[in-house]
Amino acid sequence: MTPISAPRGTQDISPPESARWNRFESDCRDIARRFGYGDIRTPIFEATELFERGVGETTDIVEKEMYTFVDKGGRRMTLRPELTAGAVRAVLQHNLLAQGAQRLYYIGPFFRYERPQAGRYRQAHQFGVECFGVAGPEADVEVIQIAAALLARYRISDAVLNINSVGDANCRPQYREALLAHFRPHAAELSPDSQRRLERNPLRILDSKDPQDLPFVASAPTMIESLCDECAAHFAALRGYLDALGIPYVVNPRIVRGLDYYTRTVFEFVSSVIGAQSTVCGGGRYDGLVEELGGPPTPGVGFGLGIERFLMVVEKLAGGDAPPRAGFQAVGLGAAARARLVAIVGALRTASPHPTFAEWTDRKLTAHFKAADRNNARWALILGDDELAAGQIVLRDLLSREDRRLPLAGPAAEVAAMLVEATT
RNA sequence: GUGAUUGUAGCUCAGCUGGUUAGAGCGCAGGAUUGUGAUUCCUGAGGUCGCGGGUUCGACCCCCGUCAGUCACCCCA
Repeated sequence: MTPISAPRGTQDISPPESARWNRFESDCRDIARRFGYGDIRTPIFEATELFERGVGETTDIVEKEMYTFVDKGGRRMTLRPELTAGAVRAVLQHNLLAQGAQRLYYIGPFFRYERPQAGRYRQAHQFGVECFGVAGPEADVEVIQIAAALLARYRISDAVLNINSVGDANCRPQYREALLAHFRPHAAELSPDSQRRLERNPLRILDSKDPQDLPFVASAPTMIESLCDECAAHFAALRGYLDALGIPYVVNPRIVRGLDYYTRTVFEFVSSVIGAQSTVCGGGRYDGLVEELGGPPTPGVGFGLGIERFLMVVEKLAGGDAPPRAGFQAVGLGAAARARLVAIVGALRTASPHPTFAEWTDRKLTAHFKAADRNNARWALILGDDELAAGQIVLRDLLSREDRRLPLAGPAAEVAAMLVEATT
Protein backbone atom coordinates (compact mmCIF):
# COMPACT_ATOMS: atom_id res chain seq x y z
CA MET A 1 0.00 0.00 0.00
CA THR A 2 1.49 3.34 -0.99
CA PRO A 3 1.43 5.87 1.80
CA ILE A 4 -0.77 8.91 1.36
CA SER A 5 1.09 12.19 1.05
CA ALA A 6 -0.02 15.78 1.42
CA PRO A 7 -1.77 17.19 -1.65
CA ARG A 8 0.34 18.90 -4.25
CA GLY A 9 1.32 22.43 -3.36
CA THR A 10 0.55 22.02 0.34
CA GLN A 11 2.92 21.49 3.19
CA ASP A 12 3.11 20.31 6.76
CA ILE A 13 4.70 22.67 9.23
CA SER A 14 6.18 20.97 12.27
CA PRO A 15 8.72 21.92 14.97
CA PRO A 16 11.00 23.76 14.84
CA GLU A 17 9.56 25.45 11.72
CA SER A 18 6.17 25.89 13.38
CA ALA A 19 7.80 27.93 16.15
CA ARG A 20 8.87 30.51 13.57
CA TRP A 21 5.31 30.66 12.30
CA ASN A 22 3.95 31.15 15.79
CA ARG A 23 6.39 33.90 16.49
CA PHE A 24 5.60 35.63 13.22
CA GLU A 25 1.87 35.40 13.74
CA SER A 26 2.09 36.88 17.20
CA ASP A 27 4.21 39.72 15.79
CA CYS A 28 1.49 40.36 13.23
CA ARG A 29 -1.16 40.45 15.93
CA ASP A 30 0.93 42.72 18.09
CA ILE A 31 1.52 45.24 15.33
CA ALA A 32 -2.09 45.17 14.15
CA ARG A 33 -3.23 45.79 17.73
CA ARG A 34 -0.94 48.81 18.03
CA PHE A 35 -2.58 50.30 14.94
CA GLY A 36 -6.03 49.71 16.35
CA TYR A 37 -6.96 46.80 14.09
CA GLY A 38 -9.08 43.92 15.38
CA ASP A 39 -9.03 40.26 14.39
CA ILE A 40 -11.73 39.02 12.03
CA ARG A 41 -12.18 35.33 11.30
CA THR A 42 -14.27 34.29 8.35
CA PRO A 43 -15.02 30.89 6.79
CA ILE A 44 -12.42 29.34 4.53
CA PHE A 45 -15.16 28.56 2.02
CA GLU A 46 -17.78 30.91 0.74
CA ALA A 47 -20.42 31.04 -1.98
CA THR A 48 -18.61 30.97 -5.33
CA GLU A 49 -20.51 34.05 -6.44
CA LEU A 50 -18.81 36.16 -3.76
CA PHE A 51 -15.45 35.77 -5.48
CA GLU A 52 -16.85 36.00 -8.99
CA ARG A 53 -18.31 39.38 -8.14
CA GLY A 54 -15.59 40.55 -5.78
CA VAL A 55 -12.39 39.46 -7.44
CA GLY A 56 -13.70 39.81 -10.98
CA GLU A 57 -15.11 37.32 -13.47
CA THR A 58 -12.32 37.73 -15.96
CA THR A 59 -9.38 37.52 -13.60
CA ASP A 60 -7.10 34.49 -13.76
CA ILE A 61 -7.95 33.74 -10.16
CA VAL A 62 -11.63 33.29 -10.89
CA GLU A 63 -11.28 31.85 -14.37
CA LYS A 64 -8.81 29.09 -13.67
CA GLU A 65 -7.48 28.99 -10.15
CA MET A 66 -10.39 28.44 -7.81
CA TYR A 67 -11.15 25.32 -5.84
CA THR A 68 -14.85 25.20 -6.54
CA PHE A 69 -17.24 22.41 -5.63
CA VAL A 70 -20.93 21.71 -5.30
CA ASP A 71 -21.93 20.76 -1.78
CA LYS A 72 -24.54 18.16 -0.87
CA GLY A 73 -27.24 20.79 -0.90
CA GLY A 74 -26.39 21.71 -4.49
CA ARG A 75 -24.72 25.03 -3.60
CA ARG A 76 -21.67 26.26 -5.51
CA MET A 77 -18.92 26.78 -2.96
CA THR A 78 -15.31 27.88 -3.29
CA LEU A 79 -12.29 27.62 -1.03
CA ARG A 80 -11.35 31.27 -0.62
CA PRO A 81 -8.65 32.37 -3.11
CA GLU A 82 -8.05 35.58 -1.16
CA LEU A 83 -9.42 37.03 2.07
CA THR A 84 -10.70 40.48 1.24
CA ALA A 85 -14.01 39.40 -0.28
CA GLY A 86 -14.92 37.36 2.79
CA ALA A 87 -14.09 40.25 5.09
CA VAL A 88 -16.30 42.58 3.07
CA ARG A 89 -19.11 40.02 3.10
CA ALA A 90 -18.88 39.69 6.89
CA VAL A 91 -18.81 43.44 7.41
CA LEU A 92 -21.97 43.83 5.32
CA GLN A 93 -23.76 40.83 6.76
CA HIS A 94 -23.35 42.11 10.31
CA ASN A 95 -23.78 45.74 9.39
CA LEU A 96 -20.52 46.63 11.09
CA LEU A 97 -20.28 49.86 9.14
CA ALA A 98 -23.24 51.16 11.15
CA GLN A 99 -20.70 51.64 13.93
CA GLY A 100 -18.36 53.67 11.76
CA ALA A 101 -15.11 52.83 10.06
CA GLN A 102 -13.85 49.28 10.53
CA ARG A 103 -10.20 48.33 10.95
CA LEU A 104 -9.72 44.61 10.67
CA TYR A 105 -6.92 42.09 10.25
CA TYR A 106 -6.78 38.36 9.64
CA ILE A 107 -4.32 35.51 9.49
CA GLY A 108 -5.28 32.41 7.61
CA PRO A 109 -5.03 30.09 4.62
CA PHE A 110 -6.18 30.70 1.08
CA PHE A 111 -6.30 28.39 -1.91
CA ARG A 112 -5.44 28.64 -5.57
CA TYR A 113 -5.12 25.86 -8.09
CA GLU A 114 -1.74 26.74 -9.62
CA ARG A 115 1.46 24.99 -10.56
CA PRO A 116 3.60 25.09 -7.41
CA GLN A 117 6.85 27.00 -7.55
CA ALA A 118 9.18 28.76 -5.16
CA GLY A 119 6.96 30.94 -3.01
CA ARG A 120 3.78 29.73 -4.68
CA TYR A 121 1.55 27.07 -3.20
CA ARG A 122 -1.96 25.75 -3.58
CA GLN A 123 -2.61 26.38 0.06
CA ALA A 124 -0.80 29.47 1.27
CA HIS A 125 -1.27 31.73 4.23
CA GLN A 126 -1.51 35.41 4.60
CA PHE A 127 -1.65 38.16 7.13
CA GLY A 128 -3.86 40.92 5.86
CA VAL A 129 -5.49 44.11 7.02
CA GLU A 130 -8.49 46.01 5.74
CA CYS A 131 -9.60 49.52 6.59
CA PHE A 132 -13.21 50.25 5.62
CA GLY A 133 -14.83 53.66 5.57
CA VAL A 134 -11.89 56.05 5.34
CA ALA A 135 -11.61 57.70 1.94
CA GLY A 136 -8.53 59.84 2.54
CA PRO A 137 -4.92 58.90 1.83
CA GLU A 138 -4.29 58.80 5.58
CA ALA A 139 -5.77 55.31 5.57
CA ASP A 140 -3.51 54.24 2.68
CA VAL A 141 -0.44 55.26 4.65
CA GLU A 142 -1.73 53.71 7.82
CA VAL A 143 -2.09 50.38 6.09
CA ILE A 144 1.28 50.63 4.36
CA GLN A 145 2.91 51.49 7.65
CA ILE A 146 1.64 48.27 9.20
CA ALA A 147 3.48 46.25 6.58
CA ALA A 148 6.53 48.47 6.89
CA ALA A 149 6.56 47.98 10.67
CA LEU A 150 6.54 44.23 10.23
CA LEU A 151 9.43 44.39 7.79
CA ALA A 152 11.30 46.67 10.17
CA ARG A 153 10.78 44.35 13.11
CA TYR A 154 12.52 41.60 11.17
CA ARG A 155 15.16 44.03 9.94
CA ILE A 156 14.29 43.34 6.32
CA SER A 157 15.74 46.16 4.28
CA ASP A 158 15.70 44.13 1.10
CA ALA A 159 11.99 44.54 0.38
CA VAL A 160 11.29 47.78 -1.39
CA LEU A 161 7.93 49.47 -1.44
CA ASN A 162 6.58 50.10 -4.94
CA ILE A 163 3.59 52.39 -5.26
CA ASN A 164 1.38 53.41 -8.11
CA SER A 165 -2.09 54.71 -8.76
CA VAL A 166 -4.46 52.93 -11.09
CA GLY A 167 -6.97 55.76 -11.09
CA ASP A 168 -10.69 55.50 -10.55
CA ALA A 169 -13.91 55.16 -12.53
CA ASN A 170 -13.34 58.65 -13.95
CA CYS A 171 -9.86 58.41 -15.35
CA ARG A 172 -9.08 54.72 -15.75
CA PRO A 173 -11.37 54.08 -18.74
CA GLN A 174 -9.72 56.95 -20.61
CA TYR A 175 -6.29 55.66 -19.76
CA ARG A 176 -7.27 52.25 -20.98
CA GLU A 177 -8.27 53.74 -24.30
CA ALA A 178 -4.99 55.65 -24.49
CA LEU A 179 -3.07 52.44 -23.87
CA LEU A 180 -5.01 50.60 -26.52
CA ALA A 181 -4.35 53.41 -28.96
CA HIS A 182 -0.65 53.13 -28.14
CA PHE A 183 -0.33 49.35 -28.44
CA ARG A 184 -2.77 48.49 -31.23
CA PRO A 185 -0.61 49.76 -34.09
CA HIS A 186 2.18 47.46 -32.86
CA ALA A 187 -0.02 44.50 -32.01
CA ALA A 188 1.75 42.18 -34.42
CA GLU A 189 5.14 43.00 -32.92
CA LEU A 190 4.09 42.24 -29.32
CA SER A 191 4.73 38.92 -27.63
CA PRO A 192 1.94 36.36 -27.97
CA ASP A 193 1.10 36.83 -24.28
CA SER A 194 0.76 40.54 -24.71
CA GLN A 195 -1.36 40.15 -27.81
CA ARG A 196 -3.81 38.25 -25.67
CA ARG A 197 -3.58 40.86 -22.94
CA LEU A 198 -4.31 43.62 -25.42
CA GLU A 199 -8.02 42.80 -25.54
CA ARG A 200 -8.46 41.23 -22.12
CA ASN A 201 -6.49 43.53 -19.85
CA PRO A 202 -4.14 45.98 -21.58
CA LEU A 203 -2.79 47.24 -18.23
CA ARG A 204 -1.11 43.87 -17.81
CA ILE A 205 1.15 44.55 -20.78
CA LEU A 206 2.88 47.13 -18.64
CA ASP A 207 4.49 44.53 -16.40
CA SER A 208 5.37 42.09 -19.15
CA LYS A 209 8.74 40.43 -18.71
CA ASP A 210 9.12 39.65 -22.38
CA PRO A 211 12.00 41.65 -23.91
CA GLN A 212 10.03 41.80 -27.14
CA ASP A 213 7.50 44.08 -25.43
CA LEU A 214 10.04 46.33 -23.76
CA PRO A 215 10.36 49.12 -26.34
CA PHE A 216 6.59 49.53 -26.61
CA VAL A 217 6.12 49.44 -22.85
CA ALA A 218 8.83 52.03 -22.34
CA SER A 219 7.12 54.49 -24.66
CA ALA A 220 3.62 53.82 -23.35
CA PRO A 221 1.73 56.57 -21.53
CA THR A 222 1.64 56.03 -17.77
CA MET A 223 -1.43 56.01 -15.58
CA ILE A 224 0.11 58.58 -13.33
CA GLU A 225 0.25 61.12 -16.16
CA SER A 226 -3.38 60.39 -16.92
CA LEU A 227 -4.90 60.66 -13.46
CA CYS A 228 -7.86 62.94 -12.93
CA ASP A 229 -7.39 65.82 -10.51
CA GLU A 230 -8.87 64.00 -7.53
CA CYS A 231 -6.77 60.90 -8.06
CA ALA A 232 -3.64 62.94 -8.63
CA ALA A 233 -4.23 64.85 -5.40
CA HIS A 234 -4.78 61.61 -3.51
CA PHE A 235 -1.55 60.16 -4.85
CA ALA A 236 0.41 63.33 -4.09
CA ALA A 237 -0.90 63.36 -0.52
CA LEU A 238 0.02 59.71 -0.09
CA ARG A 239 3.58 60.46 -1.19
CA GLY A 240 3.76 63.37 1.20
CA TYR A 241 2.70 61.19 4.12
CA LEU A 242 5.17 58.47 3.24
CA ASP A 243 7.94 61.05 3.12
CA ALA A 244 6.85 62.50 6.44
CA LEU A 245 6.90 59.06 8.06
CA GLY A 246 10.28 58.27 6.56
CA ILE A 247 9.01 55.21 4.71
CA PRO A 248 11.13 54.78 1.59
CA TYR A 249 9.37 53.90 -1.65
CA VAL A 250 9.69 54.03 -5.38
CA VAL A 251 6.97 55.11 -7.74
CA ASN A 252 6.58 52.32 -10.22
CA PRO A 253 4.04 53.20 -12.92
CA ARG A 254 4.19 49.65 -14.17
CA ILE A 255 2.74 47.86 -11.18
CA VAL A 256 -0.77 46.70 -11.82
CA ARG A 257 -2.58 44.21 -9.68
CA GLY A 258 -4.37 41.11 -10.76
CA LEU A 259 -7.61 41.69 -8.93
CA ASP A 260 -10.25 43.89 -10.53
CA TYR A 261 -11.29 45.73 -7.41
CA TYR A 262 -8.36 48.09 -6.98
CA THR A 263 -8.78 51.84 -7.41
CA ARG A 264 -6.24 54.60 -6.97
CA THR A 265 -3.46 53.43 -4.70
CA VAL A 266 -1.81 50.09 -5.39
CA PHE A 267 1.41 48.97 -3.76
CA GLU A 268 3.73 46.01 -3.42
CA PHE A 269 6.67 45.17 -1.23
CA VAL A 270 9.05 43.32 -3.52
CA SER A 271 12.04 41.27 -2.44
CA SER A 272 14.94 40.28 -4.64
CA VAL A 273 15.97 37.20 -2.69
CA ILE A 274 13.09 34.75 -3.06
CA GLY A 275 12.91 34.10 -6.80
CA ALA A 276 10.31 35.00 -9.36
CA GLN A 277 7.42 35.15 -6.92
CA SER A 278 8.92 38.27 -5.46
CA THR A 279 5.90 40.12 -4.11
CA VAL A 280 5.94 39.63 -0.37
CA CYS A 281 3.04 41.94 0.29
CA GLY A 282 0.52 43.42 -2.12
CA GLY A 283 -2.46 45.65 -1.67
CA GLY A 284 -4.19 48.86 -2.42
CA ARG A 285 -7.39 50.80 -2.32
CA TYR A 286 -10.72 49.32 -3.43
CA ASP A 287 -13.32 52.00 -3.23
CA GLY A 288 -15.84 50.19 -5.40
CA LEU A 289 -15.72 46.75 -3.86
CA VAL A 290 -18.18 47.11 -0.99
CA GLU A 291 -20.79 48.50 -3.31
CA GLU A 292 -20.08 45.81 -5.86
CA LEU A 293 -20.90 43.24 -3.18
CA GLY A 294 -24.23 44.84 -2.39
CA GLY A 295 -23.28 47.31 0.33
CA PRO A 296 -23.42 51.07 0.56
CA PRO A 297 -20.71 53.05 -1.27
CA THR A 298 -17.77 52.58 1.11
CA PRO A 299 -14.09 53.25 0.56
CA GLY A 300 -11.59 50.61 1.59
CA VAL A 301 -7.88 49.93 1.57
CA GLY A 302 -5.84 46.92 2.62
CA PHE A 303 -3.12 44.44 1.83
CA GLY A 304 -2.27 40.79 1.94
CA LEU A 305 1.14 39.60 3.04
CA GLY A 306 2.28 36.10 2.11
CA ILE A 307 3.54 34.36 5.23
CA GLU A 308 5.45 31.68 3.33
CA ARG A 309 7.21 34.34 1.27
CA PHE A 310 7.88 36.55 4.24
CA LEU A 311 9.48 33.70 6.16
CA MET A 312 11.54 32.81 3.07
CA VAL A 313 12.94 36.33 3.04
CA VAL A 314 13.63 36.18 6.77
CA GLU A 315 15.48 32.91 6.36
CA LYS A 316 17.50 34.15 3.39
CA LEU A 317 18.49 37.37 5.08
CA ALA A 318 18.64 36.67 8.78
CA GLY A 319 19.44 32.98 8.62
CA GLY A 320 19.33 30.99 11.83
CA ASP A 321 19.21 33.35 14.74
CA ALA A 322 19.45 30.80 17.58
CA PRO A 323 16.96 31.62 20.29
CA PRO A 324 18.48 31.85 23.77
CA ARG A 325 18.46 28.76 25.92
CA ALA A 326 15.54 28.66 28.30
CA GLY A 327 13.79 26.37 30.71
CA PHE A 328 14.63 23.11 32.42
CA GLN A 329 15.54 19.58 31.43
CA ALA A 330 14.40 17.33 34.26
CA VAL A 331 16.65 14.29 34.59
CA GLY A 332 15.40 11.46 36.76
CA LEU A 333 17.86 8.64 37.28
CA GLY A 334 16.10 5.52 38.47
CA ALA A 335 12.47 4.76 39.22
CA ALA A 336 12.40 6.32 42.69
CA ALA A 337 13.89 9.59 41.53
CA ARG A 338 11.54 9.73 38.54
CA ALA A 339 8.58 9.23 40.83
CA ARG A 340 9.74 12.10 43.02
CA LEU A 341 10.34 14.32 39.97
CA VAL A 342 6.86 13.99 38.51
CA ALA A 343 5.29 16.32 41.04
CA ILE A 344 8.20 18.77 40.92
CA VAL A 345 8.09 18.97 37.13
CA GLY A 346 4.34 19.41 37.27
CA ALA A 347 4.71 22.30 39.70
CA LEU A 348 7.53 23.81 37.68
CA ARG A 349 5.34 23.95 34.62
CA THR A 350 3.00 26.19 36.56
CA ALA A 351 5.61 28.18 38.43
CA SER A 352 7.95 28.96 35.53
CA PRO A 353 7.04 30.71 32.29
CA HIS A 354 9.76 28.69 30.57
CA PRO A 355 9.38 25.14 29.30
CA THR A 356 10.28 22.13 31.38
CA PHE A 357 11.35 19.07 29.41
CA ALA A 358 11.55 15.52 30.72
CA GLU A 359 12.30 12.23 28.99
CA TRP A 360 10.93 9.84 31.63
CA THR A 361 12.97 7.02 30.17
CA ASP A 362 15.74 4.92 31.64
CA ARG A 363 18.71 6.38 29.86
CA LYS A 364 22.23 7.31 30.67
CA LEU A 365 22.99 10.76 32.00
CA THR A 366 24.81 11.63 28.80
CA ALA A 367 21.70 10.90 26.78
CA HIS A 368 19.66 13.21 28.98
CA PHE A 369 22.16 16.01 28.40
CA LYS A 370 21.99 15.49 24.67
CA ALA A 371 18.24 15.82 24.88
CA ALA A 372 18.71 19.03 26.88
CA ASP A 373 20.88 20.41 24.09
CA ARG A 374 18.30 19.47 21.49
CA ASN A 375 15.58 21.13 23.54
CA ASN A 376 17.71 24.21 23.98
CA ALA A 377 17.18 24.02 27.74
CA ARG A 378 19.10 26.39 29.99
CA TRP A 379 19.13 24.33 33.19
CA ALA A 380 19.36 20.65 34.00
CA LEU A 381 17.63 19.34 37.06
CA ILE A 382 19.25 16.12 38.19
CA LEU A 383 17.75 13.75 40.68
CA GLY A 384 19.13 10.27 41.34
CA ASP A 385 19.53 7.85 44.22
CA ASP A 386 22.48 9.83 45.63
CA GLU A 387 20.52 13.07 45.76
CA LEU A 388 17.47 11.33 47.12
CA ALA A 389 19.54 9.93 49.98
CA ALA A 390 21.14 13.31 50.67
CA GLY A 391 17.85 15.20 50.41
CA GLN A 392 19.23 17.37 47.66
CA ILE A 393 18.65 18.12 43.99
CA VAL A 394 21.35 19.14 41.55
CA LEU A 395 20.73 22.24 39.44
CA ARG A 396 23.20 22.45 36.56
CA ASP A 397 23.73 25.59 34.56
CA LEU A 398 24.08 24.25 31.02
CA LEU A 399 25.85 27.40 29.86
CA SER A 400 28.49 27.76 32.58
CA ARG A 401 28.55 24.01 33.30
CA GLU A 402 28.40 24.61 37.02
CA ASP A 403 26.44 22.47 39.44
CA ARG A 404 24.58 23.67 42.50
CA ARG A 405 23.07 21.41 45.14
CA LEU A 406 19.78 22.66 46.51
CA PRO A 407 17.76 21.22 49.38
CA LEU A 408 14.98 18.90 48.37
CA ALA A 409 12.33 19.25 51.01
CA GLY A 410 8.71 20.20 51.42
CA PRO A 411 5.89 20.07 48.91
CA ALA A 412 6.62 20.09 45.19
CA ALA A 413 5.27 23.62 44.78
CA GLU A 414 7.85 24.91 47.25
CA VAL A 415 10.68 23.08 45.51
CA ALA A 416 9.52 24.51 42.20
CA ALA A 417 9.34 28.02 43.62
CA MET A 418 12.87 27.64 44.97
CA LEU A 419 14.10 26.48 41.56
CA VAL A 420 12.47 29.41 39.81
CA GLU A 421 14.04 31.71 42.38
CA ALA A 422 17.44 30.12 41.89
CA THR A 423 17.33 30.53 38.11
CA THR A 424 16.25 34.14 37.79
C1' G B 1 -2.07 25.49 -18.44
C1' U B 2 3.40 25.64 -21.01
C1' G B 3 8.66 24.41 -20.76
C1' A B 4 13.07 22.51 -18.16
C1' U B 5 15.06 19.55 -14.37
C1' U B 6 15.31 16.13 -10.12
C1' G B 7 13.25 11.81 -7.01
C1' U B 8 18.55 6.39 -3.51
C1' A B 9 18.61 5.97 4.85
C1' G B 10 15.51 11.08 9.28
C1' C B 11 18.89 15.09 6.40
C1' U B 12 22.76 16.15 2.42
C1' C B 13 24.49 13.22 -1.35
C1' A B 14 27.76 9.07 -4.03
C1' G B 15 26.63 4.65 -6.89
C1' C B 16 31.35 3.08 -13.45
C1' U B 17 29.16 1.66 -20.77
C1' G B 18 22.90 -2.42 -16.86
C1' G B 19 26.33 -7.47 -13.35
C1' U B 20 24.71 -10.45 -8.45
C1' U B 21 25.35 -8.78 -0.31
C1' A B 22 23.15 -0.42 -2.40
C1' G B 23 27.52 3.20 0.20
C1' A B 24 29.44 7.86 2.80
C1' G B 25 28.95 12.16 5.96
C1' C B 26 25.65 14.29 9.42
C1' G B 27 21.85 12.83 12.74
C1' C B 28 19.90 8.82 15.93
C1' A B 29 20.90 4.57 19.56
C1' G B 30 24.57 1.88 22.63
C1' G B 31 29.60 1.69 24.53
C1' A B 32 34.83 3.57 25.84
C1' U B 33 33.61 7.04 30.79
C1' U B 34 28.98 1.27 36.19
C1' G B 35 26.49 9.87 37.21
C1' U B 36 27.88 15.17 33.53
C1' G B 37 26.10 17.69 27.39
C1' A B 38 32.57 19.95 23.21
C1' U B 39 36.27 16.74 20.74
C1' U B 40 37.95 11.67 19.84
C1' C B 41 37.45 6.28 19.21
C1' C B 42 34.41 1.68 18.74
C1' U B 43 29.66 -0.62 17.70
C1' G B 44 24.65 -0.66 15.99
C1' A B 45 19.78 0.38 14.02
C1' G B 46 17.69 2.47 9.79
C1' G B 47 16.36 1.46 2.43
C1' U B 48 10.03 -2.41 -1.19
C1' C B 49 16.44 3.04 -4.83
C1' G B 50 8.90 7.84 -5.44
C1' C B 51 5.04 4.41 -7.59
C1' G B 52 3.26 1.09 -11.75
C1' G B 53 4.35 -1.29 -16.17
C1' G B 54 8.00 -2.79 -20.01
C1' U B 55 12.93 -4.37 -22.24
C1' U B 56 16.77 -7.91 -20.50
C1' C B 57 19.72 -13.98 -18.34
C1' G B 58 20.07 -9.75 -15.01
C1' A B 59 17.49 -2.85 -13.84
C1' C B 60 19.06 2.23 -8.79
C1' C B 61 20.94 2.61 -14.02
C1' C B 62 17.49 1.80 -20.37
C1' C B 63 12.06 2.74 -22.28
C1' C B 64 6.77 4.16 -21.26
C1' G B 65 3.25 5.91 -17.86
C1' U B 66 2.13 8.13 -13.25
C1' C B 67 2.83 10.89 -8.61
C1' A B 68 5.79 14.47 -6.21
C1' G B 69 9.80 18.20 -5.55
C1' U B 70 12.58 22.24 -7.76
C1' C B 71 13.16 26.36 -11.46
C1' A B 72 11.10 29.64 -15.07
C1' C B 73 6.74 31.35 -18.00
C1' C B 74 1.58 32.57 -17.15
C1' C B 75 -0.20 34.67 -12.68
C1' C B 76 0.29 36.32 -7.80
C1' A B 77 0.76 36.23 -1.63
